[in-house]
Amino acid sequence: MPELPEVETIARALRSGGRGGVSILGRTVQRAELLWPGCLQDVEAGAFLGQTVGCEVKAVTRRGKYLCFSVGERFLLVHLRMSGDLRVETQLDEQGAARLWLPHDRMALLFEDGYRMVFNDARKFGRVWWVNDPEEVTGDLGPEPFQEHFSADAFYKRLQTFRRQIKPLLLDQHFLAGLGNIYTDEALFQAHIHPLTPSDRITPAQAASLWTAIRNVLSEGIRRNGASIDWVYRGGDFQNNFEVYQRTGESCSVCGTPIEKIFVGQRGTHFCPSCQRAPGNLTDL
DNA sequence: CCTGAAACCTGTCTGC
DNA sequence: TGCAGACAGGTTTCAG
Repeated sequence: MPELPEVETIARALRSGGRGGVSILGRTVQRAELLWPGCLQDVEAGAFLGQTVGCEVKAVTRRGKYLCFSVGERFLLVHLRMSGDLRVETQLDEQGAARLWLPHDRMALLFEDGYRMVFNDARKFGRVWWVNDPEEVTGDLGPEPFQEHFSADAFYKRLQTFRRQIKPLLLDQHFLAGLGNIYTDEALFQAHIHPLTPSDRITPAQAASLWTAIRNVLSEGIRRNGASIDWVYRGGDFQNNFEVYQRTGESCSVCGTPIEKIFVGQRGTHFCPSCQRAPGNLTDL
C-alpha cells in the first residue's frame, strides 16, 4: 500500500490527530502486545515487551516509507510494506467491554490513559524494529525527495552514476527514499520519460523535469492524504488524480493515445507510448 | 554492475 | 454458483 505520501499522512495523524485520528504524543506505554511475533525484526520478543513498558512516546517521524517512534530512550520503527496500517482507538468499547482485536492485528502498544495503537497487516509483509538508533534500520536509505540539499543537479549526477532502467532505479530505496509503484509511474509520465530509459542517458533537462515531477506528485499525494485503492488504505483522495496508474486503455489526458501497461522488473508499469517515447535504440515499442 | 525470478503472504477480482 | 488463476501500494536474496 503505502508510499511516502500515505506514510507521511499516517505520521501526521499520529502526531496531531487529524484524518479522524488521535495523537499518541505524550502517551505512556503500559504494555505492548505481540499478536503475531513474526512481525518483530532483529530483536527478541522479550526485550521488546519488557523495555517498552513505562516509556513515553516523544515523537513520530517518517524516513522514506518507515515510521519512526521515539519511545523512552529507544525507537520503534514500523514498515507497512504492502498491506499494513496503524490505527488508534480506545481499549474499551462504548459498552465498557474490552475491545476485540480485528483480524490481522499483529502488534499493539497499550497506553496508560486507555488508548492503544494497533498495527494491522493482512499480508504479513510489514515489520517492526526496536532499536537504540533508527540509523540501524534506515541508514542505507537514499536521500529524502524534499531534503534541501537534494537538488535537481544532485539528482542528475546521481542518475549518471548508475546504468539502470529508470523505473526500477526510482523504486530502489537506496537510490531515493519514498517512491513506490504509483508515484513512480505518475512522475515518469509528468516528466515525459519512458520507464525503460537507462539512467545514464537521461539529459540534465530531463533530470530537472523528473526531479520537479517527483516533488510534484509527492506533494499532491500528501495534500490529498495519499491514494485510496482497494481495501487496504482509506481516507486518501489522490487516486482521483491518476494520469496513468491503473488507467490502461484509457486516453492520455495530454494526447489521447491509449495508456499502455507493461511489466518492468516484475512491476506493472503504466505509461503513454506517445508522450513517453523510448530512447533511440531501445527495441521496445 | 545489472536484470530477472522467486520468495514472503492473504484478499479480491476475473473469467470459465 | 464455484473455483482456479492472476494480481496487488514492497523488499530481499539469489542466479546468470
